[in-house]
Amino acid sequence: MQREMGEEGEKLERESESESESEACGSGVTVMETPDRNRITTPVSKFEDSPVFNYINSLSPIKTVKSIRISQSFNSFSFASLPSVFTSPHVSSVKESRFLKRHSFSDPSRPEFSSDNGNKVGTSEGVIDVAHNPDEQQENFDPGSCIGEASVEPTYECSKLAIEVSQTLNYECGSPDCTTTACCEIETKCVSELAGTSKSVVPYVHEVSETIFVESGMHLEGIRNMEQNRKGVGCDWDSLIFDATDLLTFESPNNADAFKGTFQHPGMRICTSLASSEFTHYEISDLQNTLSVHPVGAEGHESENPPRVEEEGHLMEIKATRDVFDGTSLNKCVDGEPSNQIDNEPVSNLHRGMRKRCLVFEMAGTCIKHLDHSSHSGSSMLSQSDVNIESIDKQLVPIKPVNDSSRRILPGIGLHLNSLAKTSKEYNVISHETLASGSQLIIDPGSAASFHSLNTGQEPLNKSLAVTSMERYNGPSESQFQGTEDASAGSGCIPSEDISQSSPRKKRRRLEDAGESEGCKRCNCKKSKCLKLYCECFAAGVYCVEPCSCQDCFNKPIHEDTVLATRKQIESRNPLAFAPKVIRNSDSLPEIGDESSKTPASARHKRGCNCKKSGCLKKYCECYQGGVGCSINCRCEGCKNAFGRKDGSVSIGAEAELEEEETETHDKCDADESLPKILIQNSMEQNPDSILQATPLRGVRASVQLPFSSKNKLPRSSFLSIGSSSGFYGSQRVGKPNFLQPQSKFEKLVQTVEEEEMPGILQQNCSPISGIKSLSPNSKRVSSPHCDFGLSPGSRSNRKLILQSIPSFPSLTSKD
DNA sequence: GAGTTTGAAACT
DNA sequence: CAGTTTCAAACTC
Repeated sequence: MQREMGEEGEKLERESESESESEACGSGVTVMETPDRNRITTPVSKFEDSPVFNYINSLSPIKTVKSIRISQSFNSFSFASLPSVFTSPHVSSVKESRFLKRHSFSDPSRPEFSSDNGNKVGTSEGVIDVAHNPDEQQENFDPGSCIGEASVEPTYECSKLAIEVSQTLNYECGSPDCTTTACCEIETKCVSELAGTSKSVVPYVHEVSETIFVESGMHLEGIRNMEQNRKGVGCDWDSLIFDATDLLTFESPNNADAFKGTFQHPGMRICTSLASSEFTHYEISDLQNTLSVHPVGAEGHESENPPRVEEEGHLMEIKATRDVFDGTSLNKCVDGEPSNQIDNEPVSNLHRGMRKRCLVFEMAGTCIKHLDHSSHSGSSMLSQSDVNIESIDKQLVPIKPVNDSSRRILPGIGLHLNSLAKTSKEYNVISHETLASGSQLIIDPGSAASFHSLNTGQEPLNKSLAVTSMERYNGPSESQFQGTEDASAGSGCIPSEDISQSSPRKKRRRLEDAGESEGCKRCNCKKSKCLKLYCECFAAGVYCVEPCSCQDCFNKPIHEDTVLATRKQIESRNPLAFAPKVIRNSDSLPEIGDESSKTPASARHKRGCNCKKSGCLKKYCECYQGGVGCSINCRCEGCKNAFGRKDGSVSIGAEAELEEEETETHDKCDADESLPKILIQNSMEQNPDSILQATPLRGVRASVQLPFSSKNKLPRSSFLSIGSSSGFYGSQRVGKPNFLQPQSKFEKLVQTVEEEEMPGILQQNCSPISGIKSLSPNSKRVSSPHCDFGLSPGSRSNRKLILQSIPSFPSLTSKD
């Protein structure tokens, strides 16, 4: 299946390329008529039954081909098996390349539109090339400039995505209406806000924000344009849509869930998950397309050109859609708020939309903060909150611009990761809000991952980091999720540097968080200088941060070289030293099917524990701490691990008991956060070479509510399936051992053990490749992180928090 | 917050 | 590889 997906992806890529080329040569409308496009559309029928599809249909009286297309694209990627992307480097790479290609093609098309809207286009271009061609920005009206700044500034690594966004913006700007001052202002404002948000957030978030922005901008524009001029957009909306599609492409299948939820609520289209946002983006784009896109000549003369005959269908669609817009339906859809509020407040809407997006991304970290502010404030407060956010963001903005991409990563990443590591408290707040709003906290790892996949190089790392932050999201309050130490470790805490810069308010907050939240990993090393695995921060691949109480700490960006060298040394001694300790294989992706899907999901400590006195019932036990059961690899004595005993006795008879025990434990833990967390470290350690190198931020832990607890219950673990993210250090993993081999070796064994322990349901849901452990109990066990591939992707069903694969686990040696 | 326990990491 | 030491987190009071 994966292979199929990969092929499909390639195929689509090719198609998109052709389309892009077509677009470049002619009007966007023309493109739609290309056979390729039709081809793409065809598969949609399969998904007509999907909630999304239905919802889309309900939005517009007319079932448009486009909507179908949307469904198609969404379904094809989301439902099908995005996970494959994560599991398979190949796929990801393909997608990535595709994404890039898309851009490359898209860009050329712009000039067409620029003819009349030179400035606008230039603006867009400026956005894209801001760094490179300042000239391009020229007199571009503010919006463009702002956009450019917003996009570019934070983007050390998301340039591509930024480009994408820029393109989208470009399209917006391309519309005559955009020229309107009001529109520009609004956009600018929006951009600024987003920019601020982006800054504070990891690239990943940034990306999201941008997407949102685009979306919002489109939305806004659409609304305004509706009244002012229906005709007018000379942009290649088709292209835009495609871009959106691309974004969707990267989304994980998990998104499907999010979407379902989202779309099932008429008012909440945009709000929910990241994935949703993207989807929304697409959808909106589509709507826009329907609304305002008129066939335009290649020259890009837009407004006055009457629709072509063949475009009648479109025109009709536009009308219908327009009604929707007029009725504020769109707004409703976007904001999920009553129309009355929205109607007269495009800006507010925009903000709201963004706000919700933030909510969606709350996990992403910084956004949460923003949400924090904005959420409370409500629409009326938006402006204020915006200001706050902006300022905050700026303060948080860590990163120092770096020339050398590889180089900058380290510090930058560290900072990001750290900053991401918001305290669980904040997350909680946000989460509640989000939940309240009706959206589910569905972190789609896939989305994240998908996003990440788009980027190359360091970006993955950042993404992973972002994911981590998201993971952190799990606050104690969230029964479902629990922050994991590892996660926190992985993400690290807000760097002191950042803190120092932040406003008093922020600082205060952070300090509080630091003290209270488990989210941030804080070490207390006194002698190790935080350069040994004793140090949790170091072990997690993150820099120590202010909250740490370490002494003589060398695990800081300023000692990057030392850190890297040390890490390298340690790795030379034990290549898996920084690999996730717990390998979780969770969700299976039936469709994706690899053999792995056959095996039950499970997680195990890669080396096993060696407990003598704790009975594996305390956090001294790494297995217990990681929320996983002991396994054959463990040399523990008197194992009583609630998550699974060494002898596997947990399976049946003990199961009930265990369940009970676990329940208590969990409850307790939930309450006091003491509960062990599952380290979901995934896959990251895959092939170093693979683009998607997994980075195991070992820190990702899921709540302990393990699958074992109940057969009938949806395994919580599924929620937890969080792809591990990589550590801060090093974006790329080089020279990582190949875990695959070990995996195959032990796979059966592991399966057996896990199966015994896992309830049937879990087994089904879990991904096969379970943590693989070395056979010899005595020897150091090395599990193949690789196994985690199957990890979250599948998380379809009720999984709430799913972090997907994040590029490989951080290796300090990456530079090498 | 200090002291103890514990087991991983590091060392021999 | 086994034994010992070092270390810092987890735990207890």
